[in-house]
Amino acid sequence: MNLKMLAAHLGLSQTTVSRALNGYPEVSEGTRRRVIEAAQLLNYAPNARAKGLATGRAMAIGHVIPISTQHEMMNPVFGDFIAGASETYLKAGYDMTLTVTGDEDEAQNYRRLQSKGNVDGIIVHGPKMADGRIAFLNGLRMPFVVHGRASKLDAPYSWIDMNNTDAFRRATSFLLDLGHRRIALVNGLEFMDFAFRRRHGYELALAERGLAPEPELMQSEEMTEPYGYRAAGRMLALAEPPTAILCSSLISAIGVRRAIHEAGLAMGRDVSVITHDDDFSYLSNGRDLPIFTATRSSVREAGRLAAEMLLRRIADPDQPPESRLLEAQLIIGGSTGPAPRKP
Amino acid sequence: MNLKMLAAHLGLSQTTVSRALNGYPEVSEGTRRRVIEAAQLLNYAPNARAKGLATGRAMAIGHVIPISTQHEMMNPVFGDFIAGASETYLKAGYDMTLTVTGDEDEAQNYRRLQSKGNVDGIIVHGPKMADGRIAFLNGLRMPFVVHGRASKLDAPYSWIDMNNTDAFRRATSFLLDLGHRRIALVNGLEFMDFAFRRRHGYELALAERGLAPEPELMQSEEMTEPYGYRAAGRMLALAEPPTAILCSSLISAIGVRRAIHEAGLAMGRDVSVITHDDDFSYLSNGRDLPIFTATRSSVREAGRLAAEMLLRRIADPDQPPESRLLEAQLIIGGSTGPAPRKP
DNA sequence: GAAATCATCCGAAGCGCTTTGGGAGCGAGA
DNA sequence: TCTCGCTCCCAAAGCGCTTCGGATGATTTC
Repeated sequence: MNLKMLAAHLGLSQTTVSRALNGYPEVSEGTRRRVIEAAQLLNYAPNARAKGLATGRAMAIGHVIPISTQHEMMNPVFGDFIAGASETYLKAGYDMTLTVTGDEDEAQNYRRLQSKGNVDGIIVHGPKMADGRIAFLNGLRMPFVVHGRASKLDAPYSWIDMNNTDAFRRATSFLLDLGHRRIALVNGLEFMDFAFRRRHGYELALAERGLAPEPELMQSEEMTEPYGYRAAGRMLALAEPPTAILCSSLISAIGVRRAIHEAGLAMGRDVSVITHDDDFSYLSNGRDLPIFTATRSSVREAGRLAAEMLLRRIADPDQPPESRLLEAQLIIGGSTGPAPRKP
Repeated sequence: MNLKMLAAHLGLSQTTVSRALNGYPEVSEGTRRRVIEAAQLLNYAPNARAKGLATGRAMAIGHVIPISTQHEMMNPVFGDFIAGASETYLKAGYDMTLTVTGDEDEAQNYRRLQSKGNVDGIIVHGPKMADGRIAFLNGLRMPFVVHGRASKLDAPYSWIDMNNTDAFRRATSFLLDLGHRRIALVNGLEFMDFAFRRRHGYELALAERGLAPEPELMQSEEMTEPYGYRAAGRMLALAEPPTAILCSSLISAIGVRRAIHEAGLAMGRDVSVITHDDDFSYLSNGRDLPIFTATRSSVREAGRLAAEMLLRRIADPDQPPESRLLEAQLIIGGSTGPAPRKP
């Protein structure tokens, strides 16, 4: 069923039918009703490709997800972020296309994405500190929004980010206030911008109290459960083990907890733990009584907001770049307590 | 940069350029090389919409992800499944479009997806026991593959599934062999087909030993960590608590472990736990020494295979439906042991 | 009562590509 | 010399839609 057939069926021209369906004024109300009814009855929906060709708009957003060979894993963040974004797209009538790329010839990939012409805008995931994609996309004539930032870049661009630095600064300060002095950091990969900023916040807070960061208390890896377990295990076996651990993801925090238990210690008494919590739907940290003390910020919400921002940019591409910094909540759970006295 | 411009630039007709780029034989090797070089130099990539319009093929696959209002969560399975599928798409040059839908007017949604014409095939996620979508899609002229099955349907269709029944039957038998008699089931939502089958496998194994399932030992909910915690906590508080727990997901198993610890018991000694393990990249159950005894089957691999199957169906739509049943491995970890003697 | 206005509708071009149906040019066989 | 068969290329139609530029009556306006 296409426009031509529908028009023939109604004894009208394609022009009129098209206009009736798209709400143009130069068609009588009676005709419009008749057309809309027939379209519904015959289950007509315009061919998106043809429509795109004719209008120049694809009504679709591209999400480019880098899966590098170095860390070949599907970041669980994407799932919730995309769920949030798609809420926005659904309302606005946009589709979403996912491109999973290796990180070879990224430039090529994006250029291709543009000239293929099946997206109107792009959301960039997982920016590195010096992310080449951003400068490159700025060159292209394609609206985009970055989820996160690239610290080493000056060029303006649109982004939405959580205040990683401040979240981890506050969390560290909180532990310091509780008397902890040996505070470990179980971080994500630090060429990723968010992880770099978290480390920065952690070091800021230490510096504010005149403490220097100790290399043996800082780890940086892909944030899996086994990583949290190994990292915590290793640190707890040190001559001077940490009394508190700051963790970059709920998933590795679960590993940390496992290591603490296995060492015969109690979390929240012998060792305090604060984790960042992306508020995943399936891995809730507990609503009313959180298991972990955590810096919480909903990535789903970020997805929603990023999508909205991108749609605004598409509607009006000449506006100056927009940005939005979300603050994390510091939520007190059962995993923190005062530093244990020296034996 | 489009075909016309490229052709003009080369002093050739659009026809010849198009043929050169698409590998048709009726163009000399010299010309072909010249065309390809120019295309690369000028960064030409054919407009996907126009190409789609002309060929009738969209070179894209649609994944429809139901987010119902009842259980509004992004199943973590999707992430890894999609990562697997996109490996296949990448090789074959296909794009992937994601549609997140509520579960109202699904029929409408699929019909729309078809007539919009921007996908060549569909992967159906999360089938329910009596899933209306399948019968409906069979009516449409659109190839599709289901990840999972719909037990209550007779109509033939293509699917790929893990052998849920047998995995849980074997896991239960294994626990019975260890002497456990009170075995609990912490299952997913049982209107979902996979959960229904798992329960069935569990009951089969019990029946083989002449045991009847006990309602107080069976729970069914969305598989979150807090759910596992609550369910296990409740059961361990029973007058006759279970000595073993069978769990439908690694994430809720983590909650189960938390409840066990909190009850002052040791997992693997006081209470045995077996979980299903989808082999997520970020939540590994441990490669060499698994934490949990588990029935393992990689959902990423399932994604890869599902995509391959769908591409085959698209290439040759008149083949009879294809199906593939993956067996889970039963992997022995540290969470199981012989049933404790009655005190 | 003629001209101007308005409300509705239509024809046809064009979006960027593929593909059908030829058409030169050229060496080879009769 | 003529025809046949190749090789290499081209013009133009068509995919399904939007949209520009009219066309046709009916209705006002002066």
